[in-house]
Amino acid sequence: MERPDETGGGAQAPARGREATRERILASAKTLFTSEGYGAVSSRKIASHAGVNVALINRYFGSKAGLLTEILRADGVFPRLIEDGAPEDLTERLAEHSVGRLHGEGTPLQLSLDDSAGDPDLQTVYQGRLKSALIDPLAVYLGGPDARVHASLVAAVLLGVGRVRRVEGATALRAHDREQLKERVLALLELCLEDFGEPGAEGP
Amino acid sequence: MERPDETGGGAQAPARGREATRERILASAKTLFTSEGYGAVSSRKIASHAGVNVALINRYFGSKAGLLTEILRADGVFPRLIEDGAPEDLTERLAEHSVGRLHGEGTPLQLSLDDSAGDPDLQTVYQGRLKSALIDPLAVYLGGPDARVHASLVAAVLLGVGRVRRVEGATALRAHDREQLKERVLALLELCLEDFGEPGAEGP
DNA sequence: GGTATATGTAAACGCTGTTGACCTGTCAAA
DNA sequence: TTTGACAGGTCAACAGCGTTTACATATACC
Repeated sequence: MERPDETGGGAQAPARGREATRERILASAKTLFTSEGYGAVSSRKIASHAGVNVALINRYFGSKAGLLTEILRADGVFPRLIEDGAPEDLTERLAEHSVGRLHGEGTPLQLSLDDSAGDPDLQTVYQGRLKSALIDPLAVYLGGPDARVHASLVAAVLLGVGRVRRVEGATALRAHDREQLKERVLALLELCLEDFGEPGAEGP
Repeated sequence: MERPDETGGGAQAPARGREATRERILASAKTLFTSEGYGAVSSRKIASHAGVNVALINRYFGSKAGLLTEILRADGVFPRLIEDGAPEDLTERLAEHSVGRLHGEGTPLQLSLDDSAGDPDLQTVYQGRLKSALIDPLAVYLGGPDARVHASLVAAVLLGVGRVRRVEGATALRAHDREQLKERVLALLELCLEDFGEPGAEGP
């Protein structure tokens, strides 16, 4: 439908209920997702917490997954690790981020959603954002013919570390010397970025 | 208790009995999971396909996830890549397997379940088997004080490649020269296994 | 035969995300 | 003022899920 924002002559107080309700749903969902994860929080629970009717979630966000998408967009779970910072420090930043996550660093929402990472909704949303927030910009940043391959490999290492953290609690990784581990991840990332086509250039 | 089925007589009856029922459920579930994935197949659908009451799934397998676990145990989705083969070829085998999966190699059930990898049930089951079929034996195989760290890193690379394949279809990875990609994955795995130096004494 | 015990059945339970029909209050036009 | 449109909100229901409970039936042993 048409946005009712322009009813009559420049009424700047349109649909006060709409925005307020949206915000309340968003706030409640974020709170609950943070404290309980995604799958464990039902639509009715969010609505109840927000003091709002269940149907309004679907009215305003289309679906529960749509609500999650909106939260992630606003919250920026995926930090702009690529664009923000000096180019030569890119792998350094990524490695630090990756190892940091091993040690439980990140926003509460990030950490909570990590535990829900198996949920199909979350998976779908994450996949979209991973591609648009990590692989794609990284490929653009790297440039060159094999940029997407390099970017995919980097993403693989980062995702893999994250996954192992969830699979086995990463007890071994977390117990290891942090700086040493970071150096190793950094080396892996840089190996991912090495040019192809140099025969015999593989590691000594 | 046991009832001989092979009594020669016409056995066109729906084959009641514990073992027969179990087998029919397993066969139907495997067929359906293979063709439609895990999440898309409901308990009732399996039961209907097997010509069996829904409750029997829970009676014999505890839950839908239990049924999946049983199928995976029987089917061996996780190949014995570690134990089977020469020790010095381990990383080679793992790299080949990883790149092979990129190119759609694997059993139909494997490929189908890959698409359902987001499901919480599958995640849980996979995690258990990943630890017991990859990380743990690899750590044992490697030995040494940092064995679990090395094993976790190897698992991270392997899982990461698999994940990227699902996230973005791995179009870039699949389009790249297969042998070259395999060499790179191999190099990554071997880097994962390289000894750490003394903590804090990281050299250039 | 009688009876304990497997095995199979039917119907519900509680839950999920989602939807359609129905109010309600506001506001512009007549 | 009356009217009517309509965004915003409510309510109950829908169809599906995995699972469980109470019951019926077939089998095996004493």
